Amino acid sequence: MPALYLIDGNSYIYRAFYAIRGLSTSTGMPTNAIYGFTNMILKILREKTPDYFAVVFDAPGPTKRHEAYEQYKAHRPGMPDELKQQVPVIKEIINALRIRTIEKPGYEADDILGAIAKEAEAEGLDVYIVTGDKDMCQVVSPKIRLYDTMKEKVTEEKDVTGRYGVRPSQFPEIIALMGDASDNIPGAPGIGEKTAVRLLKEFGNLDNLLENYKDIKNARAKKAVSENMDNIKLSLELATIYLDMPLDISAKELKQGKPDWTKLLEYFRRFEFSSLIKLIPDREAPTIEKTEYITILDKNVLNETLSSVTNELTIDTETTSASAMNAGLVGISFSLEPEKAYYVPLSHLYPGVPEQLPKDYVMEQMKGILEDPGISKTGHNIKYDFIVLKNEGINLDGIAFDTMLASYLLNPNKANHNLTDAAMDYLGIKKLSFKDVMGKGKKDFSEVSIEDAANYSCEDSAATLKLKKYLEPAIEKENLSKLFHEIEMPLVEVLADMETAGVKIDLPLMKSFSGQMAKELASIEQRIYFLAGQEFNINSPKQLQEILFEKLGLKPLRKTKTGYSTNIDVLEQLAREHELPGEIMEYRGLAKLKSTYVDALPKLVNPETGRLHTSFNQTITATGRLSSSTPNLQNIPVRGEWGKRIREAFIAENGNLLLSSDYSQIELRILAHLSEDEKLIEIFEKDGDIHTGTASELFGVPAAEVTTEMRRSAKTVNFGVIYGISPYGLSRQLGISREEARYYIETYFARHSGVKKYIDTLIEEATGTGCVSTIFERKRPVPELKSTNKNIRQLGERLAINSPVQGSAADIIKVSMINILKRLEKEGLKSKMLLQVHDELLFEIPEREKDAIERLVREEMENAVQLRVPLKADTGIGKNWAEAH
DNA sequence: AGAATCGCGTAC
DNA sequence: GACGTACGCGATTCTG
Repeated sequence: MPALYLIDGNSYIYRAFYAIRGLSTSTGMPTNAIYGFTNMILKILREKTPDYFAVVFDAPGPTKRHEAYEQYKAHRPGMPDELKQQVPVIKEIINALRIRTIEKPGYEADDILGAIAKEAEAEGLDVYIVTGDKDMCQVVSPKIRLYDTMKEKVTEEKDVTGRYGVRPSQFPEIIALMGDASDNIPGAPGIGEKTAVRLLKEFGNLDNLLENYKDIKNARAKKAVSENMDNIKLSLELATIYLDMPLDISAKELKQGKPDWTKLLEYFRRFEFSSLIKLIPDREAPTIEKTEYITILDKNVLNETLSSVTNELTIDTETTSASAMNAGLVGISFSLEPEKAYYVPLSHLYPGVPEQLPKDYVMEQMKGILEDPGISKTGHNIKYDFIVLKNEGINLDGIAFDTMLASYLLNPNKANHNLTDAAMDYLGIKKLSFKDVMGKGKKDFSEVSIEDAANYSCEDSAATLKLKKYLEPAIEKENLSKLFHEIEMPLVEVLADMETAGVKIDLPLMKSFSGQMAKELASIEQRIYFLAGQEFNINSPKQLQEILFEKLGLKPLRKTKTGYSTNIDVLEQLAREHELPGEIMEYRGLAKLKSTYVDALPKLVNPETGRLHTSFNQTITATGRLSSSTPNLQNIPVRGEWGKRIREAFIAENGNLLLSSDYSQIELRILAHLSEDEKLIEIFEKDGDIHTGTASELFGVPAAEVTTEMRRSAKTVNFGVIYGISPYGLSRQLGISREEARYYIETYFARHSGVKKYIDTLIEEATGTGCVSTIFERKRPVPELKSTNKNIRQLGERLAINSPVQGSAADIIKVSMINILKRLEKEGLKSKMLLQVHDELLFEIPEREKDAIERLVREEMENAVQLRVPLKADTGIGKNWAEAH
């Protein structure tokens, strides 16, 4: 039997609005109701495939009920502005879904729903009224049901009788007696649902009850009915749904059409509903025209194509590994105009006929173009292609546009900037997936057929070119050009050079560490088993919990999602009660360093170069920092005995030294710059000790009398300020009471009114714009600020404080990296930049360049940008990283 | 069996 | 849940 789905539009708009909080686009337009509503409709379309479909809205203006009763729904607050602006969009989307919307002046949605439902029933349709409003119970019949999408619940006739004990049509009579606070329907005060139902059962129906009210046994109920006759009659009128309204539409006209997916895609992109974009049927999403993918297997075709290159090309390499330094080149694709791309297979294992051109020949032919700085190159994550080509003896030049970086600058909060997601999010293009192309059982890309590879690679190049055409104006429009062209793009080559250089590791030393650590661990392990009275897996927090809190009966101090916490803070407390926690801490510390560094790093040494090559990720962090992975060389231990030893294993090549240079207090200097706080500026201008200065203020003693302990607390406060301090966080960090922490914070802000004022203004502005930015105009949207959840909003405030500071520091060190590399090249120096650790740069330098480099690096770091306070860099030199740092 | 998640801990 | 940004280990739980 064909089914009609009728949506109670208003009811669902409100439900979506209140059920989903804090959803908005990166520019701050609220989209929660749009998202929730659209999602609900899509769900019905997907799961129920209705034959007939309509969404019904209340028309603006008064209705008969308002005429009958002035107070009707009078207490309801107007629609919130944030919701109001979403309503027209919702209607547009319904329209694009090819679903009819119905509203009729003078009638409420309920009346229209009821009337259409009855009409459809008469035509033999199964009707589902999609609503969360119980008032609609009264129209339920064998063919008419209610459906609540959020609770996945269908209400049939027997459910109504079961729940209320009366026929659906009598439902308004219950309301007439008990009233309805949500609609401001009065009823008879003192009569609730229980009494109403009992009375109706006793008297059969409301008319009979009102006529014979004198027979009501319960005195209280009798009084309530007799005194509220008029109210009850009025309430019945208000609660009854009028089924007899004139309909100028028949149910059969509500046939569900074929949704306009192209239009919906536009909406979903505009409102950043990436999860909904994925729901658009495959065939419906526009794909790239494949006919113009050309596989080059012929010298003449290659040369003709290359000679048609003018001043621009988009490039993509296919290789055997996701890690650039381990990747062998399998093929190259490039695109010169949209909808057209070329693939040159080079090292496919199963070449077929005709054979692929010899790699050496192709590289020789392409070298001139690839190394021509006058020909602009675009790529998606072009650092990768740069490194791969460099390892093939080609120095890619003219790198002009990286679409991955552009996507990142436009919204650094985005989870993923890979080509597949970017093509979908910005262009609505569904790309072939790498997984499908690779298929099962293939060792690497070289085993993919040339035909599949060509399709895949050409699609990548073509998509990248299209992305560039979309993203380039967007970067311009968002005022990100300078940051993009003068910092992020030039940084690509700097990072590529650092990754290719790699860092040398003392493998025998690491090996000996591993042995020593194993011995120490074994001995601690035995002590632990003895103290615990049994053997168990110390690395398992779960088993450890059982030992500590059940077997030994120690007091659990903190919970995690799944049980009791055994982290270091807890263990430190427990160590006062028992010997075991202290041993656990020792074991954990050692085991962590062994597994994460001492054992893991040697495995990642590149067999070709004998060095460790990290990947610097330029599009990961929300603030603009770099991140480092496989291995992460930005979290190599530095504290403690073993931390120091591990850094001793990072060494320089024979005849070379390591030079480390780090910014002194760069984030606090940036805070001084941004806030123009007089006291902070003064300290930095005099090159004073900032933590001692703060300690002197907080504890009210002269700087000379500040103790180590005072300075330590002051340091925590200083960092706390940058992180968006709270009494709770500070109290935990310092192990003091919240009152004490509050006092520190208040004192700090009293002495640093500039900082206080800066933070207040910043949060006010950020709440307005939904966005914060760095000194180089790097933006970070902070949608958390608009949340109605206080915790999330406070998180937003901390993000708003921290991001400009952390992000500006990232900008500054990026600038200095670019300038340093420029000078190294210009001055013909052999020294190499190896690592960046947020405020530190590590170089490997020939001994004789020692003094020149030390001066050069400090100069460039300190003069990367002019702030209101001086920047300071400290350098150190040694045979290993521990000595240099 | 492999993927995803959790708890924890390293860096700045 | 409660000061910011990351990455990655081992154990456990989920999923197909």
